[in-house]
Amino acid sequence: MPTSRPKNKLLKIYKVLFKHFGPQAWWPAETPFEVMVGAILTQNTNWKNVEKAIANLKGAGGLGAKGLERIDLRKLESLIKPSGYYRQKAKKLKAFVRYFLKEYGGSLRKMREVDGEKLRKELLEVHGIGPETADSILLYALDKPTFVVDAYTKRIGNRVGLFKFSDYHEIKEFFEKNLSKELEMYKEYHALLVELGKNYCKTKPECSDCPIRRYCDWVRH
DNA sequence: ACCCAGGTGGCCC
DNA sequence: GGGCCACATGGG
Repeated sequence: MPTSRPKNKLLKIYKVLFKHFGPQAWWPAETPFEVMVGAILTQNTNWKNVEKAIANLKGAGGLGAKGLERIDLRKLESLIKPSGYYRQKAKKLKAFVRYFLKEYGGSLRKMREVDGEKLRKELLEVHGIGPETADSILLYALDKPTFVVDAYTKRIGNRVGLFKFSDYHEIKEFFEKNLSKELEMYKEYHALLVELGKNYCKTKPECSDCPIRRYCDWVRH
């Protein structure tokens, strides 16, 4: 049965990565709200830069829904400058906070009560929230089991030979169809793929010591 | 002096 | 519906 192969391979790769890198305990943040803010700030941006922006926000006492709603746009821009695209992202943060306060009164608990599919549609309506940011928020801030796809996931999946497509939802469905729907495993898997991408499966790959070398079609040509 | 990083929205055809 | 492009800082 060729259809059972991806399942075994996906689970095997997960186990090998987990053994190699250990538990990742993602998302690095103090609160779920901070996760949501970080998810917007990290769009196409190095996490180190995001940490600086978040530190600035905390220093200004601006890392709360009410605080971000009130803060002057220009002031917000200057605080998040290190994270890049700072004018765009300031607008996006404002749009998200407006939604969060309007729909849920800034209550994470209320938001968590809502069905994941409904939330996903809502989030995608918010300016600046695309599929990856929506899924990151759902998975890491709201504990909704949805698989997060990012640039690393695409690159690794294609290189390893798991799939040939590059469409976000196709890849997302590939993982969800071939894995059991377990919240903690989804969190770890995405984090582990990022770790693999950062350390081995980069744009300039370093395959010689890659932990999943034996499962990679690409490295074997 | 390049290239890259935990994407998204707006155009154009 | 797919293919470009702007968006921007900081580190290698």
